[in-house]
Amino acid sequence: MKEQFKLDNQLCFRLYTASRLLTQAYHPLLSEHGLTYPQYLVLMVLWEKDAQPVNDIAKRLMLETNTVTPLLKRMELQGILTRSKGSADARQVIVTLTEKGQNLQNLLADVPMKVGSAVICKSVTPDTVPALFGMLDDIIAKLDNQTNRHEA
Amino acid sequence: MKEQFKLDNQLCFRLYTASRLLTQAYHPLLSEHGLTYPQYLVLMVLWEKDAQPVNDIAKRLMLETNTVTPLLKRMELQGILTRSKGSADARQVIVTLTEKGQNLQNLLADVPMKVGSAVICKSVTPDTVPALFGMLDDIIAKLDNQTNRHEA
DNA sequence: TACTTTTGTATCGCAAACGATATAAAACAA
DNA sequence: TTGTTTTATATCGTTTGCGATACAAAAGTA
Repeated sequence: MKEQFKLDNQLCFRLYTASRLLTQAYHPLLSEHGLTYPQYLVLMVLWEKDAQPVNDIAKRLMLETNTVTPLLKRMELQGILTRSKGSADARQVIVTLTEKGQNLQNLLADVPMKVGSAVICKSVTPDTVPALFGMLDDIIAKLDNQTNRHEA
Repeated sequence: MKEQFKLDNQLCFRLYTASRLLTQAYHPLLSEHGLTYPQYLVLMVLWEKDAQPVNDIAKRLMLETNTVTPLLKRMELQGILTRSKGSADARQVIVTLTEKGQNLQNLLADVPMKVGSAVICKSVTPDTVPALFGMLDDIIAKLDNQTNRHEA
């Protein structure tokens, strides 16, 4: 067996697993409100800045529009947001939170702390998180530059 | 906007994005051989130890069997592995690599290095990788213990 | 032995992801 | 203005990922 194929030497497998397990930790907290984790991400984007075109949301999340479009449609069906043709550019679809979408910010207020406390462990503490964030951000930036799909 | 909802403060979003982008980096190298990234993970598990029951593969990858079963079926259709009833325990399905599955290890020999070099960046170097691995492993262990689905 | 519980896999349904492609509107060029 | 290219979004098909559930074989129990 070649050393480089050992699962324990794989960064990608670790990221993949950590991402899945952490997303699963959100599940009970979000499904209570009929939400999935990617939908929660969309909410965070719109809470930061409401009334954005589909493309801006996709770029912020580094996703393709063909992933985001159906996701937004499902959220529209749930009455969380509205999708309306842009007035300046008729190609754009502007996504705007409804009252319900705004209110979810209050209903979900304790989610970040609950999940956060579930991740604190020996090597991951308020002290070391900045270093971890830095490494992940560097990896993301490096990989994103190589494909260049999410430039401003 | 509540500070804890800012996308830039989210660990999960970083893991999710880094995982997706790194997996995308594998894509051209794997699709050349008709493989996906999760299928590549299964191969690494079987290269380490051939002829394993479905459950052991799933546990090693920290996935559920309902994810792994269809994945294995697709790989069987491609002639990469075989699925056969266990002799000791008739409930088990033993997964074994074919000649083709074995040979893929040689055909994919340069994949880890190619992807590895795509990730090296300022804060992620051979020096800092162990620290990163340690943090991710701790997170994974912490989250896994809380749900306890992948115990030996 | 007969009954119950546990275990190993699988089926079903739904929500992502994403490559490939389509379509209409806008921008640009001739 | 007419024709071409680019841009914003959407549709389609395939593979994951997972909750809920089903089912048969094995293990445990009375």
